[in-house]
Amino acid sequence: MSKNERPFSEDAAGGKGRKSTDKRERILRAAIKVFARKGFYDTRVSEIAKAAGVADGTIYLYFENKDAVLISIFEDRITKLLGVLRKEIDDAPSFEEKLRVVVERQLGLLEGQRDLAEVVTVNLRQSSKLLKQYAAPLFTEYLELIASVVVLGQREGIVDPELSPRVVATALWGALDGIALTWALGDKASRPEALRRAASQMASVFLDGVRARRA
Amino acid sequence: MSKNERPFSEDAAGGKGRKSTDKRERILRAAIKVFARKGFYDTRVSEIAKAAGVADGTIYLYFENKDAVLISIFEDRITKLLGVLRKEIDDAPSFEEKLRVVVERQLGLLEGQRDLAEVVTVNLRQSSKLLKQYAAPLFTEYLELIASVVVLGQREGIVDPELSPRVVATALWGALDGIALTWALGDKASRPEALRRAASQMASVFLDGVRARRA
Amino acid sequence: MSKNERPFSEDAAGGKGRKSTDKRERILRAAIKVFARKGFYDTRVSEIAKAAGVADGTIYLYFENKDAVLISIFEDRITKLLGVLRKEIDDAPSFEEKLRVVVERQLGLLEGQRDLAEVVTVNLRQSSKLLKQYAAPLFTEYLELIASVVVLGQREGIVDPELSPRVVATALWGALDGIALTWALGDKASRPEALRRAASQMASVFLDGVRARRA
Amino acid sequence: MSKNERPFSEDAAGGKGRKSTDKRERILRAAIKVFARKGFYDTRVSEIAKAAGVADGTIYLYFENKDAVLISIFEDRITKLLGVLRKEIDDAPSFEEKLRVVVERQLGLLEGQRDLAEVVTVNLRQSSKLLKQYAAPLFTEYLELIASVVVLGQREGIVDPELSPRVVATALWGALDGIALTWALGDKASRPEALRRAASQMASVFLDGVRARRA
DNA sequence: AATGAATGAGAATTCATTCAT
DNA sequence: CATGAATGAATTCTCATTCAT
Repeated sequence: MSKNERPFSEDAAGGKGRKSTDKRERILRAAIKVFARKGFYDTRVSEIAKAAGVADGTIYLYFENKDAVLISIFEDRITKLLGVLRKEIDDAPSFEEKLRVVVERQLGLLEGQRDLAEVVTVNLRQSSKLLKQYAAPLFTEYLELIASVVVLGQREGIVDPELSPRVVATALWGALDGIALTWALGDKASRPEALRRAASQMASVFLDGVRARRA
Repeated sequence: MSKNERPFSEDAAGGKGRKSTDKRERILRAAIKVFARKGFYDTRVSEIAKAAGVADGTIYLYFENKDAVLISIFEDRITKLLGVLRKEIDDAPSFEEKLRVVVERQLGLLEGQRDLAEVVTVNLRQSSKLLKQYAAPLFTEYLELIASVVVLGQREGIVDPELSPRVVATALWGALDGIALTWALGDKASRPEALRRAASQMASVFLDGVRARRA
Repeated sequence: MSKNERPFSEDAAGGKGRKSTDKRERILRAAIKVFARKGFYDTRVSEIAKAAGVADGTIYLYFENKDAVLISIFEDRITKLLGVLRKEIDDAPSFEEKLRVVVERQLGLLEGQRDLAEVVTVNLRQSSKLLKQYAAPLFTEYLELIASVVVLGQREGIVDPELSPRVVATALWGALDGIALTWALGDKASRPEALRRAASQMASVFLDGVRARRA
Repeated sequence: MSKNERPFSEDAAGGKGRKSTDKRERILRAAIKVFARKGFYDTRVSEIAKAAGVADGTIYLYFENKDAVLISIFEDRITKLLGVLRKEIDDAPSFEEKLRVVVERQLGLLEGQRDLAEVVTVNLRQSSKLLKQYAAPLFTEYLELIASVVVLGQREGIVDPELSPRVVATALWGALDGIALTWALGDKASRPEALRRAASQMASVFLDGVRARRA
């Protein structure tokens, strides 16, 4: 049924996208969708398989086990996200711009890939084991990226040098994650504009909040 | 709430009809401890029972099922927390003070009851079902409490009237939750002072960040 | 609640009916009622206790275990029933009369004590173990009583001497039990007259059926 | 009965899509054996599995739950029995012959498949729920088949028109079931001839018993 | 004697994972 | 490579029974 729906290449891009990569991708995509809807623990491997249009056993040709599927989502997606973010931050001309990139990217993620967002905000915390062992390093990397922006702001004299960049980064991430969570849990009908507005307000609050105390 | 209903001795007076309350408490306390260490899904009912020093079946005399144990932790503890918070916010003389109460209380919770904190920050999100059905209302109540503080700040002309109190509340909660999470997941050896410092910085950042734009 | 509802003597009759006997009786009566409604295996000991207005543990003061309650119902009630039947058969003047006594008594049992009837027809067969170990002897006794009536009929030259009294007895019991079963399972609204008519027809069929072949 | 339904090779032809049917059959056969020996409630699903030579979980690939196994035995076997019976009754030339077919078939069932007989006579009544919900319709169908034979006898003027066909059918079934029960419970060593003799006597008793009263 | 809270052995069922085809 | 039937370990929950009060 959903077997032959993409008769041609996945996205042509790359060129290393062989059949097998296709299937791996398909499984990941299906998993994101199902995890988002039902949560990691309430999702059956067979459900992922069905959603991906493959047999149960096929999952195990691409992933060691169910845990590995969730882990791979993080590793794949978040790594990709980090790359994009890193580049955009680099390209942004000023501290203010860089911070806005962070805010808008993290929240913007939602609009395009709501399922992934839910997986990241909710499922991320489902298994302490997974969280601590696998997600933590990537999470740390993400925080450090934001922290580096803060450090930059401090070097430019914009950000209060007394503030711990790591604390600020964590707080910013947490604030955005919180907004994402309430949005994801809340009325799904609420327009995306709400998110945009929230993003903008967040950026302002943090920009003003971290500003070097003049006095 | 149910904390001070027995203002006197724990198990002295009466000795009848009390035991059951004790046991329920014991089970909840044990559950918090085990959930914190292993996560909700990796915790066996028998482990809670053993930690509580009761038989497996006894759990079911006090809770309908394993889910209900987690739910009860939220209902009991968070309700209690809300009560305390509400009172302290009331007592705080100014907007600044009220905001600091929120920050310090939410983070202060950690120092005393790290396990509960981990359950709240991590386990809270373990089951979409639980999260959406049971935790959401209490969570909303919590957010609204913070939002009411923001509204107050706006009335006093301290907080930028353009900001959405709900967004600010969510962001503040998220920021604090994020800090708590990294602390809970991070090196457990890190001194509590780190938390206090983070709390203080957060309060400043938000206080400055939400301040009415003078222009 | 249902504790003190019978402040005086049970039925005064007997005189050996001490308190303890009262309670045993009450439990048996309750058990018959509940077994009839839900079946032996779907009945909880606590349900019997509640129906009897006693505590769960009290059941065990009068019966060794749940099985013993069911067994006791048979031993008590069926023994009593056998006694009555034996006497009435004795009193009946002719073979025909005796046979009618059997038919009417076995079916008549239903009208007065439908619950007991359901326990006997349905629950009797619920546990192979019980059935084989405990009910079988009484059942055999019952069959032998009927068989003795058949033997009498044969001695009087009314019943075909070729027929096995045991087979006839078994068949008669089975026929009546079958009628009882369909009645018990069928529309409960069906008037008791239906049973009476069936009883009468059965008596005729068997009386004619077993008659000595004249030829 | 279900023995020779695949007149050719057991597992040769095809080799595909068969296995599952085989396994279902195997489980049912095993269940009949175990239920007969220990009763429905005293049988563990794992015992059925072991007897069938499959894993516990495999049972659940073919049946929704333990109840469904018992239900399926009835539905499968009794449906098959009804088919055979219907045909043979049709083929029998006279009322007398038809009645003998009923008697011999119902009892004959025993000789070949004693276990099935015990399941039908004893286990049939184990769960009121099962009995009332699932077995009742098939049972009713069975009774109606017999009743139709009686009606035929009445049309031919052989059977007393005063008799209720349904009552007669129920009685006949009950009588046969009773004989089967005592045989199944009784000394297993008793030769099958005993059953044949009983069958023959039953047929005579009923044939004479229901005969139109001449006079 | 009576109670009913507590017990814990036991059972049905699920579902991640395997492996013969 | 892919399949999906089969596996069986693992887990929640039930409920007959006990025993301190």
